[in-house]
Amino acid sequence: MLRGEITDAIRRAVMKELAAVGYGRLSIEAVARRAGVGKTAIYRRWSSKLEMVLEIVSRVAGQSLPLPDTGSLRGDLEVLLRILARALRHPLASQIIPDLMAEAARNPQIAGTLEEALRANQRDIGILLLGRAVDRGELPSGADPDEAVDLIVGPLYWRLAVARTPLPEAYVPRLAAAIAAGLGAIDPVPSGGGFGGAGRVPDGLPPQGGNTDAPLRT
Amino acid sequence: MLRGEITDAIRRAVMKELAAVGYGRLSIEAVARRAGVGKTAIYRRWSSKLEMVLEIVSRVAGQSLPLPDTGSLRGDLEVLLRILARALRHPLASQIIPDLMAEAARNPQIAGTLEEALRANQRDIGILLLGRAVDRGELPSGADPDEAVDLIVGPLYWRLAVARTPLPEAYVPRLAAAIAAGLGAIDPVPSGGGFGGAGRVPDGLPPQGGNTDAPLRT
DNA sequence: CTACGTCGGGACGCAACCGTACCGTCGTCG
DNA sequence: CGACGACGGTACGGTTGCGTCCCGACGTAG
Repeated sequence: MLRGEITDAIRRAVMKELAAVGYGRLSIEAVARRAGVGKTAIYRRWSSKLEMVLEIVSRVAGQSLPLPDTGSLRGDLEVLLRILARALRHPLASQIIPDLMAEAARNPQIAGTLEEALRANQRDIGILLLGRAVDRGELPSGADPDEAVDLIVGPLYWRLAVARTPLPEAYVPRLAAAIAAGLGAIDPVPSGGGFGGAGRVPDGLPPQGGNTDAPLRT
Repeated sequence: MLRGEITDAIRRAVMKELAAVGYGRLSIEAVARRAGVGKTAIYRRWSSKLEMVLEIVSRVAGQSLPLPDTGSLRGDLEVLLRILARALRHPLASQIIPDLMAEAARNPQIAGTLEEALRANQRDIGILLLGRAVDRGELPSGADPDEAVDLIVGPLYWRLAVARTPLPEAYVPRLAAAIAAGLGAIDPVPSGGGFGGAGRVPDGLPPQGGNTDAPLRT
């Protein structure tokens, strides 16, 4: 007989607190304070910070979204990118997502939840999008959906969630065009065709600079 | 007359601790413990956790790297992507970089340092790479280097630092090919030419699902 | 060889949280 | 309308980290 309004208040407080200080510094006391709630009310609902965050995040992130068929790969991409851009520009999401992604690198439970709630979804979308394009004859079949998702999601995620650079007006259409072209150029996954163009690079990796324990370059 | 060996031990400990618990949870005591050092030795060198991390990280991440001219855009991209992939697969870097990127969203000082140490560098590389390609006649001039960097760095960063999916053998060459194609398809930045292809999408954004405060989708 | 400064270690008071327990209050179900 | 249960609040002992200070040991520069 827990009161739902209070559960909701706690959930909202967790999201705000996550955005403000990140998962690592999130404290139950701060959540209770922000929600105007006793710690008791929180412990009555979840047994730990991890469980609480997992439940709340997966509930928020867990629905699938319909992707309309615009009739062209480029149009589909543009729609998808706009949805992504909208989500990644939301002030809460743009703080919480990168934070949890980083935390997932050290916490298997978080990694699993995000994998389930976000990336599985993306993968489905990627497959759907590729399938349509193949049906239309816009792409050859056989491309790896994972690689496609990297190509689609990566640039926008980098721009908005990592570099945090503002988006110019025509950015999304241009990016959609570039991605569409890129998708068309991925060799089919069986790695059959050579890639021996003029600039084939010898595998002796270029010098890193001489320091061995300083790989912090992006 | 601070002993350099000890400074180095502290630096290494900070990196390991950063990777293990993240910036948010990083504590001076833990660093001292891990380095086998008194807290005194740390406070003698830096006045705060933030200052310490900034100094150490920017020193590690701050050098520029030479990018050999392979003779083709695709070859240059492949070299660059290999360097990136190597860096992002380093166990310390792959934990620390996303963590600091997320932290940068809340801490302007960290954001500034990363901007300076990493992204400025990337931007230069992007400009160099684009410039060469334009000189070779592989690309039209006028592309926005920021967008190019997004396209180059985004997918690999997403793959390695966010999704954390292993890299298949031929991934890098395929990605290089896709990016090269994508770069060729970006409309020049003055937004002159129309992008009115078949699938132009109307700007009424597609339905998000009906919930207003749940933007946690990626 | 002496003297100075850094070393690791330990102790300090203070603050924040942890997770639990116990209040008296209030709303709601039966 | 009575009883049950969730509520906010407070307090608890315990843990962790802060930033500072002092110690005796060591090593290096002069």
